[in-house]
Order: sequence, then C-alpha cells, then structure tokens
Amino acid sequence: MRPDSKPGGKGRPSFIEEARRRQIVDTAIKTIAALGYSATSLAEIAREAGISKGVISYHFEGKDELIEEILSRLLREPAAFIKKRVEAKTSTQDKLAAYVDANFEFAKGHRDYLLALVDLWGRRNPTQAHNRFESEAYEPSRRYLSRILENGCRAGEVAAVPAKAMASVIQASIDGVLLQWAFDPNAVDLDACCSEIRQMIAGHVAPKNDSRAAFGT
Amino acid sequence: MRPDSKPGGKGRPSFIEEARRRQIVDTAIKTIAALGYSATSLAEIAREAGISKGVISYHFEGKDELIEEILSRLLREPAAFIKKRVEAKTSTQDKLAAYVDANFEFAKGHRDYLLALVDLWGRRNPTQAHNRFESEAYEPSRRYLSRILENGCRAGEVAAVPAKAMASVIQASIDGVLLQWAFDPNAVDLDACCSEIRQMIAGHVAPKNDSRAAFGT
DNA sequence: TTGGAATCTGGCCGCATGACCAGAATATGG
DNA sequence: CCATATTCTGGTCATGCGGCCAGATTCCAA
Repeated sequence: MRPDSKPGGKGRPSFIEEARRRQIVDTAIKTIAALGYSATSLAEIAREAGISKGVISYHFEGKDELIEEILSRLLREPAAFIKKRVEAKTSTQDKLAAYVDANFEFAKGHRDYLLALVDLWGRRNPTQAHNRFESEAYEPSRRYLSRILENGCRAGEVAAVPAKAMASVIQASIDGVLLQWAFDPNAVDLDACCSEIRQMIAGHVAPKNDSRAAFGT
Repeated sequence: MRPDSKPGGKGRPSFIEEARRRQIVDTAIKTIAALGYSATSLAEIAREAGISKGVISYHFEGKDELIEEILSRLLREPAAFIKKRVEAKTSTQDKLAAYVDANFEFAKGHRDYLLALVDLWGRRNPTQAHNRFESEAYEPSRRYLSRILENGCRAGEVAAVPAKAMASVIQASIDGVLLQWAFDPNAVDLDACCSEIRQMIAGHVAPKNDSRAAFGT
C-alpha cells in the first residue's frame, strides 16, 4: 500500500520517491523519443528503466499524471535555460539574439525533448479550448518576447513593430527550424539557420534611421 | 469477399470505391481534428460517417493504409494549392510573397488539416530515419524555396543569401505561426503575422544596394 | 534487533481496439 | 428479370493496454 502523500502535501516526498519519479520521467522521455508515443506503454517504460511495471503505478497516479509530469519538464526546463541567458544581456538587440541562441543551444543538447514533445502534441485534450501547449509554451513565450520588444521600443532601441505579431513570428521561426531538425538532423544546418534568424530579426526591428539596417557591418 | 483490385492495379477503381475512400478519409480528418488521434478509432470514424465499421476494413487494407491516405491528402493538397499561386508570379519577390500568402490562405480554410497533421506527427515510424513528413513535406518545400532564391540571386533580384538555410527559415516561420494558430486561433493575428513575415523576408533578401530595404514604400 | 512503514514484484482483470468473417443487401450487366 | 459480382452489416475474436492487488522485500526509527 502506498501512503497518502499526495493530497495533503504535508511532508516533502522521500528521497526514493523523488529519485524514482525523476528516473521514470527521464526514461519515459527517452523511450517516447526513440520509439514514438504510440509504442510507449507503461510496460515498455518499465522495461527500459529495468524496473517492475507496478513501480510506475506506485509513484504516479496513472499514465495521465506521468504525461503531465513529462510535459512539465519538457516545457519548463528549456524556458528556465533561455530566461537565464536573456537576462544576462542588457540591450534589446542583445536580448533578442540571446533568446534565439539559447533556444538553439538548448535544442542541440536535447533532441530527445523535441521528439517527445512533438509526439505528445497529439495528446491535446479537445474538450478544453486552451490546451497545455498554448497555455504553458506559446503564450508565455509570446508575452516574454512582446515585453522585450515593447521595452526596446520605448527605449528607442528598436523600431515600432507590432509586438505581439512579431513575437509570434520570432518564436515560430525558431520552433519551425527546430522541428525540421528534429525530424532529420542532417537536413538542416542548425547554426546557419540560427544566424539567419538572428540577422533577419535584427534587421527587421532595427530603428529605421539606423544605417546598420541596410548596410551590413 | 472483396475482389483483389489492389495488387495488379488492373482495372480502375469503381465509382463507389473512389467515393467511399474519399468520404472515409474526409471523415477521418475531421474526426482526428475534433477528438484527437488517440480518441479516433475505426469505430468512431464509422460512427461519424454513418456507416458500418466493416466498410473501412473493406475499402482499406487496414488502419495503416488509411493513415497513409490521410497523410497523402494532408501533404499534397496544400502543396498543389501553393505551387499554383507561386507560379502565377514572375518576379522573385512576388513569388516569395505569394508563397507566404498561399500558405496562410490555405491554412485559414483548413484548420482541420493542421490539427490532424499535428496529431499524426506522433505516428512517425522510429525505425526508418527519414519519415514521411521529412520526405514529403519539409524537404520538398526547402528544395522549392531554395530554387526560387537561387534563381532570384542569379537574376540579381535578391541578395546572395544561404539559400538552403533561408529556405528552412522561411518555411519554419510559416509553419510555426500556423502551429500556434492551430492550437488557439484567438491568440494569433494571422494576417498581421503573415504581413510581418512577408516584410521580414523581403527586407532580408533585398539586394544590399537597394534603398527599399531600409526605407519603406 | 525488531516491528511497522515504505517500496517493489509479477501477475491478473476488464476494457477498447483493429482485424476478420459469414451472410445479407445491393448494384450491374446480359 | 435474373445471375453474378460487389458492397455492406453487425458481430466475434485475439491482442495489448492501463489499473490494480496480494504478498515479498527493503528501509528506518526506536
């Protein structure tokens, strides 16, 4: 029997509890990335992790909670990484460049995350209009980028562009390239694309009286 | 019993055969878009279509073949639509703008396609390195855009940009925005994003000695 | 050391699915 | 109108899944 540690949230989870959950989530991400979500059963995850199937049921309420935990990891880890990189910069142009770079750098080290994320997209809940990805990935990103652009505009560092739309487009170009790369790493030159995106954004948001926009370097 | 009409491919499929397959694929796409792939069983599709479950098994070899057919439709229909729009233009800049516009216009009329496509991404076959999306969606798009850029460069209509990378980025920005919009149509201003992408590309690939790049109009 | 709590095992169960089939219904050509 | 090929129905069946549990094992405080 399992002690009812969840509902009240009284005592912090035990060492084993935390380690196991981490291990299971890790293994699940790798398995989904390797075999595809449709081929990833709880039994398969257990096999990959070298543990009994029941352990998963013991540490997670069910498959749904496991997926939730995986999604949390998949969305929050890169977000934290990127935020730290951006906040290290001061100028708007540097922040934007850092945002793009950080996205690509994280992805390079975590292709598994991308593949798992793509597979999990298909699990959106159709009943609720606003799904997990929208509310925890896209909207926060757009808000974050919008803020940077608006502040930069007020400071006169960037031109007056429609912030929300521009935020969508920036995030889109990054995600789109990473998606292509996830499907076939050999087909996409990640560094070249990253550089191209950085230049394109820099040129597009550059103040119109700034000659750097038209004449490179 | 079903006559062995597939293997040889001798006689053309009957009228009923063709109509049923179209109907089933249509219904399946709508059902996947509405309920999500995980909730879309053959029984569910049959129910939505108002036919018996066995009809699907009769007209399709199995669920796999049905999915293949759906993917074909999902990938080829927009491609054909876009190609026609682009080929109506002559200048490189017009072709690029038409490419972007056509993508958005098609998507606006077929959000179902987008949602179904996203759900089907999770069904990639992990055994084969190059999956369906890579070989039938991304790579052809990149090739197509690269060609346009290279021709435009030779003609002196656009600057010398790394064509392959730029092609990835253009396709990426479009797909990325459409993805955000598919998840939540209210959160993304499609027209504004489309316009922003068009401008950004036009500015980025504009010949460097062309003053239009820096000064609008 | 010892007893109870926490953790793990391996198997069982009900359920939903895709595949399949025998026979009914319908279309088609002579 | 008839005979045959085609198409459809509704049900059965085997499979694999997630959830669950009884008992074995390990941990840890007293």
